[in-house]
Amino acid sequence: MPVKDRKPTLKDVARLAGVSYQTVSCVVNNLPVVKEETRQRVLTAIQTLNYTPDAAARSLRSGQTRIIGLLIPDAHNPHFWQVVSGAEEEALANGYSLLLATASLNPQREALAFRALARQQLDALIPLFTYPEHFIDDLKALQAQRVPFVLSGAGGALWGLEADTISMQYRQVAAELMEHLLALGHRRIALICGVGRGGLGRGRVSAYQEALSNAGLPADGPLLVHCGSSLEDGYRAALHLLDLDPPPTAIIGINDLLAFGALQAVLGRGLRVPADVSLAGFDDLPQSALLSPPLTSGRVDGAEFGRQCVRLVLARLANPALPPQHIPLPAQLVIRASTGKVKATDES
Amino acid sequence: MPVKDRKPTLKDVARLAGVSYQTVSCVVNNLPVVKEETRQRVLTAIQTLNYTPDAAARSLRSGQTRIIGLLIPDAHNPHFWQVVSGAEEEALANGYSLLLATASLNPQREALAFRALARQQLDALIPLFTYPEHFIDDLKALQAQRVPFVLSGAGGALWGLEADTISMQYRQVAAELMEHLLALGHRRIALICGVGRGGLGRGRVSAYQEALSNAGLPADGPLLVHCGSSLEDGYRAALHLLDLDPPPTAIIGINDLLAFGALQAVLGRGLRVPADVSLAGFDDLPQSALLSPPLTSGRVDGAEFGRQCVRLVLARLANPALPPQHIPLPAQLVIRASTGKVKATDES
DNA sequence: ATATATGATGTGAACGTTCAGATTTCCCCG
DNA sequence: CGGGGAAATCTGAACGTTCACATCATATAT
Repeated sequence: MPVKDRKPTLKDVARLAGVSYQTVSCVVNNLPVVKEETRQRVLTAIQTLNYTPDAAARSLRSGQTRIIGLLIPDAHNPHFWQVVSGAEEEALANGYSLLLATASLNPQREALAFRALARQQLDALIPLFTYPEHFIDDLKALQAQRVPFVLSGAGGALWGLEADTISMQYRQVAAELMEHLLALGHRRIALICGVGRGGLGRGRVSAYQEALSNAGLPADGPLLVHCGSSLEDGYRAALHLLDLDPPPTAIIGINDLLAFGALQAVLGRGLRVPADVSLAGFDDLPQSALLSPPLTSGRVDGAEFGRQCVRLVLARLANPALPPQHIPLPAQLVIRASTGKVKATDES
Repeated sequence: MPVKDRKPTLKDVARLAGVSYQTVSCVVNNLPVVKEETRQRVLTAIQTLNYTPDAAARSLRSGQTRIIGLLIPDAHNPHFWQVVSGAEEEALANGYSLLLATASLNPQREALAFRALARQQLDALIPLFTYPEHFIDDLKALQAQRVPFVLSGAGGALWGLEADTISMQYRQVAAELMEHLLALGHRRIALICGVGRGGLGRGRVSAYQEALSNAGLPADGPLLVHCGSSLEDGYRAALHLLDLDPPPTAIIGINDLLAFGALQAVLGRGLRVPADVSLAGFDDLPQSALLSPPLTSGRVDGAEFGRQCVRLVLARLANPALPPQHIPLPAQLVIRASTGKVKATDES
């Protein structure tokens, strides 16, 4: 088998098939203008030369790359991998590929990763920002270049960007969770917040604080702790909380990963869940249902989120004149055994 | 701020700066031939027009895209996300981006995802195949087109492909793990294998079977179960194993995710770990150390694996004449509390 | 038999960039 | 004051495709 030295081009195929190279182009893009007989001839020529279209030339000419950029905030959190996974699935199904970047919840890194994406030729961009406010100018530049993008969270319109948006209803489900915990008699409810101080977890945090205020409880005490985004961070944050005097009777992780770390910390201290401490999270990761005890969580379907993001940009690609869309992705409180009545000694 | 209708090009910048567009090109690629004064003039012109080079045109001309393709076998397993994460980090640090595809352990899907990657213009490709033998022709085609790729596992040379390879030393650590379990008195050791029947987990499986044979134990009994790749699959497989008569005294998950599912199953049955059943996995995910009990695991650093893959292709990109490299990535048995002596009633 | 429509293929230019080489500009020195 | 040489800039062509359009053959109708 002779190893070609250079990548074969349309012209090589054309020469072999005895047609002009534009005819080959028609065959490749199967426009129905080519006679069946020549089509076959071209096709076999393509086979024997092992021809593949040059994507760079193609996208230079057509302006399309069939690549969608996706920026995720945090590589530690399985939730975002679900998002990626769903997005990738939907993209692949439509003949697109995903260019991935991760921001690690760090503003500098986020900027770096975003620009790495933006400098590629992308058909669309899905930037799941932690700090969207840093990127308004970049987004305007994208808009000027007619690159569709989806913003998550309510954002978008706020900054004068007419953009498609998608949001997970975390705020509502956070309110429900607080209601649930308050109804169980909890008064010292901690929140472990490990998603940076940007827009990412803001809905959940403010729902938490509002619920406390409405119940006449302090909303800015030591029970709201900030930490990193990994499991270990959640673990350490929970240990810290348990050392408080008095310790919280319920601990919420701002996502299941942190709640999971907190669970290990609580169990590691020899405390029982939920008898001594109630525990809850958000995202409802697959493993959350299988923990002992199974974790109460505010579920949002990450994969569905990813799929919807891709659908949104594909729809806009198909019809740029569409009015800005907003997709609210439902969240749902899944109550499991990790939350229970507050201990008798703690009541009233 | 006037919104330009078309993306500005080199020529637009040149016109504004009063130079030829090739001079602008020199400035953009900062070749040191341009006089400082004109350089500044061009630079401000770039700023005011908000010029960004067209990546497609660039790569058509230069043959480079600064994109590396990465195919991972399974989106369910956090281990591979660590790989992605490490690869992305290393790529970003070198000015490259990652094009991601996931195969879901399914041969058809793997082929689909691979071809989606391969049809893009990539500087290099890192296909973590489950079924490498299906892709020999594709890889040869890549090789003919001078696209570097890394194969994982010993493979490569076997199929006449002179390629860089990288392997995780799972086989050795699996042997160590078996030795450990046998030394603890276990004789009915189960393996939950949920990574397809391709090359992926082969080293671990055969180490398992060899160790059993060498110990005079049956290697092909009902204790080797195949299942899907998710946590739930591991959970169900473990339940099935516990229903056997007699049940195994030790259960190995071929990765920590499955072992984790198995742990939930064992605990859910009211059994104690390791008093009733010992449990172990591979990969040593971050959470494995925090489980109760902490999980014995054959550690391989996924992020490091990803980084090394990228380094390998970048090295080849820099010097295509390099002889084929092989990187063996060390694995290490981390013994934790989930494995212990077999129950007295089960001994001898 | 000639005009007219239709189907099939060929022509030329353009997309935005880079690269090799030609040309201009400028400065210094004989 | 003019020639030499380096530094700076420009010229032209190419990369592999697609698009709008021109051309050519074939078949149908008059």
